[in-house]
Amino acid sequence: MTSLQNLELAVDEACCAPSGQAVLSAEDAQRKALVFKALADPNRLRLLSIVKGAGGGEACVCDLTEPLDLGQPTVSHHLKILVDAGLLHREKRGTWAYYSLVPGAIEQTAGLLASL
Amino acid sequence: MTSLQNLELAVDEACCAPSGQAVLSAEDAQRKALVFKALADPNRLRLLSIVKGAGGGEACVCDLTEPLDLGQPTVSHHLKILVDAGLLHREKRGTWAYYSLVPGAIEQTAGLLASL
DNA sequence: CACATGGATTGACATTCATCGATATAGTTG
DNA sequence: CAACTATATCGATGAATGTCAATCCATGTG
Repeated sequence: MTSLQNLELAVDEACCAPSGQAVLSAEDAQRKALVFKALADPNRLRLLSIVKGAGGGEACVCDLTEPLDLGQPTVSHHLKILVDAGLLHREKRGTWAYYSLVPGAIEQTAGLLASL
Repeated sequence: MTSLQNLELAVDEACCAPSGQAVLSAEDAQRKALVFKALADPNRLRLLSIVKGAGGGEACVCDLTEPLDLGQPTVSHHLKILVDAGLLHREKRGTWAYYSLVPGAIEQTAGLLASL
């Protein structure tokens, strides 16, 4: 991570410019692309799907490793990308880390498409 | 291109399974990821934006090379990815190739998010 | 405190990707 | 047909990405 240190909640930031009919600026395109990059991996899409359908709307890493058939470090890595993109929320309780959908983030991302 | 020879119109194919509450299958995730991969590049987002805002809803490569500050082969490459993803339509008239948004494709892609 | 466990981080490696220069193809025009 | 123009394709190259094994950190529990 070089110049893009702390770009959490990319979903929020990706819709700051007035938007509308003008051509997407390079900067706005960059921000929006970050969100879609997070969605551009089959395993990450499945992670979102599993978390969405999980009981209580949250799941811990141990629940996610097996269905994806991936190692724990890899799952942890994907989850971090989804958190950085503003799509997932992470809450640590005791030894476990619980991940849940950020409310409205999916809809907001869909909105990014409409405001192209 | 190896085993993924002819997967044009990925947007259409990416929503075939019944979908709903079940966890995304690996195959569905793969298909949906292809569409988001096409959107996961700032220059491709700008291409969509420019085509969307262009007069007559279409633009040729020569209109797109300059605003992106990219070489013609690179722009052509990006356009092909967007066409393969089912987001853009290509029509060749004379020497020029005119690109336009596939009607409903953007909305359909937004729908992919809702049906995660 | 020693140990076990859930999870994050690091480093390495192979694959994919964005970009470019060079070239090929296909219309257009003289 | 020759020259020109608009695009597409090819080959190479450097950067980004997905994955894993190993390790580290924190929180429990005996």
